[in-house]
Amino acid sequence: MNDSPRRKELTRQAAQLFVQEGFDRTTVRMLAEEMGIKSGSLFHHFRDKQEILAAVIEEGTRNALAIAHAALESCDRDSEARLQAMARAHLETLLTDRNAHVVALYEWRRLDDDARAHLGHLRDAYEALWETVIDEALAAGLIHGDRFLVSRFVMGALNWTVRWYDPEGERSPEELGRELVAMLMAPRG
Amino acid sequence: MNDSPRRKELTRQAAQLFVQEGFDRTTVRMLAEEMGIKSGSLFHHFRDKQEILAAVIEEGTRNALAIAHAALESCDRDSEARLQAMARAHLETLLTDRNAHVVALYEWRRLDDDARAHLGHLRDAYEALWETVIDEALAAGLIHGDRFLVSRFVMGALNWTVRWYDPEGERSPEELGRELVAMLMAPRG
DNA sequence: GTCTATATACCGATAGAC
DNA sequence: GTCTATCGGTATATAGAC
Repeated sequence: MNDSPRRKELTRQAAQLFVQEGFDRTTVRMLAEEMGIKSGSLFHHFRDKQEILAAVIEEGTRNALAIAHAALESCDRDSEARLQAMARAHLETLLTDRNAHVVALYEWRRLDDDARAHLGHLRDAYEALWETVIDEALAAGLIHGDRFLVSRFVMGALNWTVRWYDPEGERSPEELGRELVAMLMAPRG
Repeated sequence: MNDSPRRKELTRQAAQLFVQEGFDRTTVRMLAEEMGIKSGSLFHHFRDKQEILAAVIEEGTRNALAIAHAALESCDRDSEARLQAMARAHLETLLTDRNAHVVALYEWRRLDDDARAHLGHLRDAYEALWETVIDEALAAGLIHGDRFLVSRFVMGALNWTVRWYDPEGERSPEELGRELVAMLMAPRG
């Protein structure tokens, strides 16, 4: 529809509800209340509920991509540091804000065909970034295994943290990232 | 309500729909049609929609527990074989039948408080079984890392396969299990 | 840009005949 | 155990005043 600052703020609030309740159980009335408006007013900003989901997922994936890029640029060049930077960035987008990136990962199937086609390249870009860092680690002998499967297993281990991580607990997202990389590395290099 | 063979068959059919559509998007009318009856008749077998979900999840978790136990009893005693047996059993319940175990993992949050309390011990038993096998592998020096985190990461990597695995593809659940264990092991022991 | 009011459809669940 | 018929509630979305 557009991308006004207002719409962006509404998208941010929608993301929070989608994470808490899931997309299907979140009603437009709940969304409107969270936004401080009536449900009828919501459709001035979004064509329908589907478009809200697409906006949240686009925002979540773009943000994750930007944060991952920034993390890679500001860390050491060795493949262990880069792998940890990616894991840490990924976990922070998932666990610290509990924001749109969670929705992008867990509600992707709810997108209609048009939205999936439109957002597919963004998702692919993020996964491609992961695969380059995995490739570097494989080439350096830091980790080992099949390139495709290692990528999927690593992302699965990270994505599933949403289900069990306790923000009130003692472990930080950064610590989780370090532990995951350590788990994959040979004990003495 | 009861556990007649009829109800068990209906539960099996419900599981398939819950995996395909998700619990929230599956209507009682869809369930009834899949079962070959009218929607009103469904409530002769289940008190409400929640009870169908609870039945599916109980079935899925019991089945996974039974298959895991059987796999452990019929494999070699070394910790690598046992870890692979667990991974293979887990993946087969998730990927081969696409059945109730997927629902147990992905729709757990939709259970009401009573059902969660009732089924929690089953889920705990299954996770405890995983942790004993992980503990053995840690003690044997096969893998390394924090016991709690390794368990969560491994189960996350396995559970996420549901999202990307292609049953028509060339990789079997068994191969995935072998590759996951290989990824975690030190290259030269 | 937000409101009130409402259209239209479908949801889960029940009642009672057979 | 399954059927028909339907209740009461709530869902997404629209129309038009302000």
